[in-house]
Amino acid sequence: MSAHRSGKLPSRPASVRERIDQTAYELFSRHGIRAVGVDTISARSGVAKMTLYRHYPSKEDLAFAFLRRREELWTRSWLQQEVERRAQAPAERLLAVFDVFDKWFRRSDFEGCSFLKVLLEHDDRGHPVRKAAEAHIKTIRAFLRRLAKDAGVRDAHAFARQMQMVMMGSIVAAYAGDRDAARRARELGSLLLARAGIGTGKGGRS
Amino acid sequence: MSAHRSGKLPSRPASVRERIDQTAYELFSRHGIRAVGVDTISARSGVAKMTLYRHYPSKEDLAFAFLRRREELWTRSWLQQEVERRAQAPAERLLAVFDVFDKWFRRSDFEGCSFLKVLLEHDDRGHPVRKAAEAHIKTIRAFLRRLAKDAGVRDAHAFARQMQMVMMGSIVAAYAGDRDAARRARELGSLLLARAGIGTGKGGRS
DNA sequence: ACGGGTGTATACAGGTCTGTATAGTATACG
DNA sequence: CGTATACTATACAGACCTGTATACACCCGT
Repeated sequence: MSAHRSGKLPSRPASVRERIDQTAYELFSRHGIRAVGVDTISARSGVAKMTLYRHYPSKEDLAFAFLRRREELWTRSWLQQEVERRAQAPAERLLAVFDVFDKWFRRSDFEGCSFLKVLLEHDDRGHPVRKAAEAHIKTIRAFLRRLAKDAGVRDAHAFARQMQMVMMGSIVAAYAGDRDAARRARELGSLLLARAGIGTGKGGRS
Repeated sequence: MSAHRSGKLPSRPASVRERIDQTAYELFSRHGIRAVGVDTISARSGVAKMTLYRHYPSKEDLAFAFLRRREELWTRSWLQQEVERRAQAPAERLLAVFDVFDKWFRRSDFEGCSFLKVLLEHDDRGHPVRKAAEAHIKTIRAFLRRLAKDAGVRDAHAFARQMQMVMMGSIVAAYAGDRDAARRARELGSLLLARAGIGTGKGGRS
């Protein structure tokens, strides 16, 4: 509010704000929002609770910040970057999603998808945090729709919906213990592409 | 424990046990296990808390009973019955799953899948309640595998895994607001069947 | 008639949670 | 120096949670 805010230097030795955000991200993404208390975030970040509450007036605000960060780190910097790095052609990028997922699912610290966890842990359809999670899911779908359009898929909207359905299904399947969920999902993606008349040169069959 | 148990008369005016089970089922399936307190179940069922704790020594036991009931009412008496009622041929029964889901998703009181909710709300991989939920998911998969085998699918195991992946994806998609999730999922199911060389006479294309 | 099992009502112990109150420290800037 | 600002430390209010303790009522078989 004063003067020196939002300008340049990000405060070299990890600003208090950053420590809060990092810690909240780690704990929320691993255990969900409900399961993590503000005291825990305070303790683990080394930031006093009062300070924490000055930066985020309520736990809900902390949740919003977490979801924003998740979109930035997971959706944009990780999923999209990796997909675009692994393939050039849009159709192949759509399939590359599952190659990225495969590495993800096999990580020993695989903790599931935070957006799905947050979505499912709020049963109230109108809860702002749930709606925020839905919005982030929609952002991912927009990415898929873009790829589908570029690949020449006729009904990119429906395609993206089905693609995301397979993605979410694979995440849940992996969470339930199927280590090969991504490979199976890739086959489904191939079938979708084939039906749309898009060839990738590297189909889903063995 | 005494003598008159587990024999015949189900105690006409709804036994205490039944009132507990029914109430726990309603509340747990709608809001999840974590979100519902024992006091709430006691109040809503009209059964004193002490009585409740005599029937179920801990909330965890109540959770197990709930999951058992969910399998009985949802999986067996509803999903399987409906599927078998709607089609005769195994291949068509596999697709009928999504017709049943369609009606489910469009119910105004659609509350998502309890097995998935319980699965996702326990991050500890070894938690007994989570493992119970995983077991119930496996039961559903066994049903799918049976249908696939009867339909002549070569690798019924992999097929059932993919089928269930689509089912779970559609449930999450519906939960996230896609009213047409079941219709989209049905198309994916059709593609899977077609690839397996199984024709249904009523394909997934328009 | 009496004792045991079953259910009720209420209170409470001990824990967790969010959010606040209060007092003190440190640093930067006039 | 003096003062504002950021941060710390601790305590606490008030709510909710699981599980138990206690005292009471009812019914049923012997």
